[in-house]
Amino acid sequence: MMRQFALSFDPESSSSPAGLPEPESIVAGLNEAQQQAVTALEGPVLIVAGPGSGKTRTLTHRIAYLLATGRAKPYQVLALTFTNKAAREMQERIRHLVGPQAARGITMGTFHSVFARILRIEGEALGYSRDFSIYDSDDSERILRSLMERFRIDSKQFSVRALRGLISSAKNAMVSPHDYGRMVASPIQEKAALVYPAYEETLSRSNAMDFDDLLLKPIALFQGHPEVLKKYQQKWQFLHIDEYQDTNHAQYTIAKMLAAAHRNLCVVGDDAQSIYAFRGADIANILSFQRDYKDAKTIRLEQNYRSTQKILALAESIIKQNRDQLEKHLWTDNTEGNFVLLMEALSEKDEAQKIERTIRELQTRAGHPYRDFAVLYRTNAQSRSIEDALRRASIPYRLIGGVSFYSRKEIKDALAYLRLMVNPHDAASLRRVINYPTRGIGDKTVEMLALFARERGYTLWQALDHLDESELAGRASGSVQKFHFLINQHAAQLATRPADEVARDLLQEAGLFSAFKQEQTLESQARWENVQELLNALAEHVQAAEGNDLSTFLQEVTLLTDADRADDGEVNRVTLMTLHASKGLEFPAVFVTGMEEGLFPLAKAAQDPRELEEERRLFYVGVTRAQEHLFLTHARTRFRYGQHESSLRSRFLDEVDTSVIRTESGRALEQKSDRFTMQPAAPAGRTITYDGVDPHYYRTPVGGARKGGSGRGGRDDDDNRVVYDEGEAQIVPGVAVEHQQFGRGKVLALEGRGDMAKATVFFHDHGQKKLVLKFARLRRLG
DNA sequence: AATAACTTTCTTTTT
DNA sequence: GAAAGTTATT
Repeated sequence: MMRQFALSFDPESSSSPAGLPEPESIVAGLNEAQQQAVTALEGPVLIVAGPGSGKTRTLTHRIAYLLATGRAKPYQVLALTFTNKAAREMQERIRHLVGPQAARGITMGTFHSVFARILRIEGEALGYSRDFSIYDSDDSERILRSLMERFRIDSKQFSVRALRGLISSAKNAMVSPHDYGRMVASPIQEKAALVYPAYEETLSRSNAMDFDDLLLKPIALFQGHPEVLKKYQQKWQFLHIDEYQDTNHAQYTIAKMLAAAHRNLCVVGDDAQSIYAFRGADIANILSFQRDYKDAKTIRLEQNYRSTQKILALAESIIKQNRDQLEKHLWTDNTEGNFVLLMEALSEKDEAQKIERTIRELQTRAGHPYRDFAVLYRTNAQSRSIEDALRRASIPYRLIGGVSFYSRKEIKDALAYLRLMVNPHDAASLRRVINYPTRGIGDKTVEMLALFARERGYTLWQALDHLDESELAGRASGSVQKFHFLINQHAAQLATRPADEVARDLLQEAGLFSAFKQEQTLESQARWENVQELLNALAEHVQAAEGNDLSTFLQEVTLLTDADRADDGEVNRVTLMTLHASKGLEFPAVFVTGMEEGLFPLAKAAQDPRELEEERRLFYVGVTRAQEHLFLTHARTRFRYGQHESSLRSRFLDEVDTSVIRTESGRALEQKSDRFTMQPAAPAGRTITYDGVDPHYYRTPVGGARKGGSGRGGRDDDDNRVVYDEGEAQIVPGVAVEHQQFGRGKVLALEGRGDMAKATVFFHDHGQKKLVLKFARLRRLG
């Protein structure tokens, strides 16, 4: 469980400089560039660092150096990291470097967790009480779903997720609901514009903030209350931001505001490792740092301490394919190392088996313990086959990500109950549990309550408070009253009894536990245990420190990720995780799996040059996790979408330096570089044209013409070769087509089956369109 | 209102 | 193949 770091303003709470280590001891053992970065104490500093160059280490030592020289008191230091785990490790190391006393009081954590704490203290200025709920995307979608119903928006036509995405991007770009209304350019944006103001209204009435708000509200606070900004500018004299390439616009703005007075801002990042654009991360933040801060000192950390020469050579050749980069020349003193091994498998099962065998071999022959291995994949769904193989071979593994602990249904249900006690106006939580376990309060009743609340200007909870004034009567009314009392009664007890006991009682009386018991399955048993674990964590939290209560627990828990939770780093197991989750980690042996077109890069990403570059950076990140052994794997067929689909190896394998790669037979890799030609300098946002693309490259079956496995002497492989229906005149991705109205264009992708089959076509004169094949009457050219 | 049985859609990646 | 949404049944 995350510790709550004290947020101290008091200089006296920091220790005296006595007992501090010699500053020299802190830079000892660092290379020249690192020393430069550590000792450049004031003014804006940009550290451009390659993978494995010790960037986090450098940042850590810099903070230690600030403390050891007496230049900074701990409470004046702010360090923002990408995960809470990274913050914890950094805290650990600083403590080790300067001693626990001297390290006490540093503010450290992710942007989200640090500013959630600030909002607890300062949020009242914006109309929030300190017990505000933090909504994850699940909660946001719950709110949006009910709003879509209210505005009669067809959820089939416009998905909740898409709407949330639009609203989230709007918030990230700091576009207000009012302004958004004027910028509408498509039907779905129109719906988003309709819902956006109501969504914001619901959130603020619920005394709740979503993830975006945790960054936006501080900005609003600083803008509206200059004295508060000044207070924090004075407090945090030294700002540090790790993984700067993954900051979004709001984070950039916060940093700029806080650093405006003293300009002691030190950021570390690697533009080549920017992999979170989909979440609003803006690579421009790091690219333009020197422009924003004219006097910025730029320091490059180019020596790699992690990987062998061959692995690094492969990494370099990957990233060379991308444009727009800060110049870096990576090099290493490490040995040349082994060849990178490319393994081809028949299926995802076969792939998993090869991985499993390789692990066993390296373990027995080279004595690598299990913890030395990491298996990386593009999508969480891929973990399954690998898990199966490892389990069969009795190889212990730990899975990071996937369905994380705190996003499990039973945990979210339990959390919703607990949230209602501290923040009853939280509408998402109320809706979540008002009828779970079922107690006779159906959708109709809830909607009636919502309507009543809106008419009176009440929150949903206030509607329960004034139930007698509503039209609701009879059995439904009785159930609602009982629920209302249940929450109130327990909330009142929070003042006098330990929170974990009250929580346990509430869940018991709400019938959550008996719901599990009734099921009598292994799964329901596991769910029960999970909730117990949550309650234990709560008990631990409450006992850990003064000021820790249910409300702080709930806020912190929402911001935890799976990686933060796993404290079993010492356990000897193989690690399974997505490429994204692997950022910042290193392993002696790494498998980058699923190197197939359509999966890595994903089919969608392959259509947009910017997304394709991000996928390539992701490949780069994966490859640079490896210290000694690197394996790339791909499968010829993969079970996806409930069916076997055949796939071709990733284009990434055809654009890299093959001199460091060997296949299983020990031969060099034969490249087919002509499979894809694309304009090397496609301007951002424009669609790539695939001239000379092999029309059979994608083999998504269309037209429902999938033949059975038997008969006609067809091999397994042939089954999935049906790429078009006779009637559709060979419409496959890559071919040029003509449309009566739109003229000439190129097919980018196909989806759907039979009459529902649709093609995404890029028309030269009309841009990208999605057409139903049945009606489009596309004519194939050439 | 609640359950069971059916159908549809869908998968990126996550603070 | 799973999750979410829909329909039918009590």
